[in-house]
Amino acid sequence: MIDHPVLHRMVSKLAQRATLDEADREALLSLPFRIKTFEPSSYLVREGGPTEESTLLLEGFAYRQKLAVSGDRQILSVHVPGDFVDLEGALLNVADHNLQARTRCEVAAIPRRALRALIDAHGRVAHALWVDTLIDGSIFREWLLNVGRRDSKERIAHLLCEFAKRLELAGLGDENGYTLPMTQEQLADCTGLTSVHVNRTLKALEEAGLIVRSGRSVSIPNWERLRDAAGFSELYLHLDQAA
Amino acid sequence: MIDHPVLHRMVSKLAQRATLDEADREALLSLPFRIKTFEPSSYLVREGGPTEESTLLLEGFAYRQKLAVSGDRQILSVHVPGDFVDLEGALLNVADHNLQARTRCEVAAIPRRALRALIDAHGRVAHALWVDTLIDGSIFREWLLNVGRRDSKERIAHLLCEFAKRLELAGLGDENGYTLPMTQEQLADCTGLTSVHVNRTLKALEEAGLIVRSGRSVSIPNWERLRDAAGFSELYLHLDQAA
DNA sequence: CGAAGTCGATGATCTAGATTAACACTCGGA
DNA sequence: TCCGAGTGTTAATCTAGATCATCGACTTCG
Repeated sequence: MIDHPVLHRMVSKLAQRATLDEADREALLSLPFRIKTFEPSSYLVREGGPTEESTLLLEGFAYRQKLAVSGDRQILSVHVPGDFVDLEGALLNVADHNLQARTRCEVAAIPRRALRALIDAHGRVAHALWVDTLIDGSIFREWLLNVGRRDSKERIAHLLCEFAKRLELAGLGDENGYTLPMTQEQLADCTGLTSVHVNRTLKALEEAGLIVRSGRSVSIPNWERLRDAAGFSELYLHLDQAA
Repeated sequence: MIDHPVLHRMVSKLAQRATLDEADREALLSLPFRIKTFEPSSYLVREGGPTEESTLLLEGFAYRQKLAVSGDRQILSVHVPGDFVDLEGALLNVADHNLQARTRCEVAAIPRRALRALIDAHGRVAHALWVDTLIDGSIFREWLLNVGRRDSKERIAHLLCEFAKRLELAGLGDENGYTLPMTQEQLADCTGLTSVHVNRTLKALEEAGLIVRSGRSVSIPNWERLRDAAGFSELYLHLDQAA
């Protein structure tokens, strides 16, 4: 077993979601896995395909996406190191969406069978993982509101707020700023806009003093102002979710 | 315990999602609950509120929704009799969205504590319920694609296809047609459109021969044509999901 | 080094869908 | 019986964001 720091971060994240005893932690840390590397834009999982493994993202960014028949892409969620991605794969028979690497990704791929055995034997671990998928679901719902009922400035600002919070949790930034893990085209695919309009909207947010950009780094001079412009409330992230 | 037919339908639905033995079924059927009735448009759960109970929808339609700061509403999912709604309530500490009655609803309200005890004691039942929430998640993802990347005709057609499939499962219609459980304004809130545009779009679908309307009944003269116009694939409903 | 690909920026123009405003129909209640 | 609220329908107009096109900065790779 490789002793990667992200593994321990994952275990302590799960321990916040249900009470885990020493045996539970031990079982999690002794899950069999293979380390795999994916190149940028390669597919970790394809829609319609069987799902043999779930993956713990160790390094890099990945996202879930689906394609419309027109070829337009909708990004469904963005994942950061420490995220247990494609947990659905352990329980559902076919993948209903694609999982794609944003950057070069290093992952621990866990066989479906082993994960199922862990779930069956350790009710509290199953509970924690379930809560994890429920929080994912809550984020999908917020994105649905974002895409369905917010205008472009609110949408982009909301996405930037969410990234700030989640990257902070992953130890990759804070409320004052971070480096965007996405191109403008990918931001467009997150928000249902075009890349041209994302470009204009970022410019407008900057001109309004809500963000300062430098390359792909974003800094947030006044968190409250950006939060209010976005209509952002962190409730949906369920950050409180302890046992 | 009241012996409602929907209870049995719910148990057999869950039995498709994980292997349940007699004790599991027994435990499900002997969950304590109170029958409650909600008037149209009343709230079953409010965003930000604590969640004391989960509800099994016995009769009527309900939907989940969130409001933007502008007051615009986004409907997140629509629920039919037999759906276990607000299962999140048993595991998450606060509700991240509203749950609202579309019609007069009769529900079985199950105390959080009892559901937690069931989950802890019956791993297979927990598994089945988990799969249920994962399928909900898959539907949210499809809706995100729908709202983010399909045009209005595709959006409405897709929604009509999903209703056809799900109402059929609930024994309330079939591929040939059904009675819409929603007003045009609510269809608009499902799809991120305005009610005026939904009206025009329904008219356009009818003129294209994809649907025939009479009041709130929709009939589908040719399922394949509507399905193709919507870019609908039932994969995301995970209808196959047996043990 | 030069070629090719990716990404961001920006102007000109277009259009899907929003907005606003009527009006008609239904149905339950006073 | 009439009233009024909630719906559905339709027309006129407006606009947020899409589309199309160009250009420059960077990176990567023969």
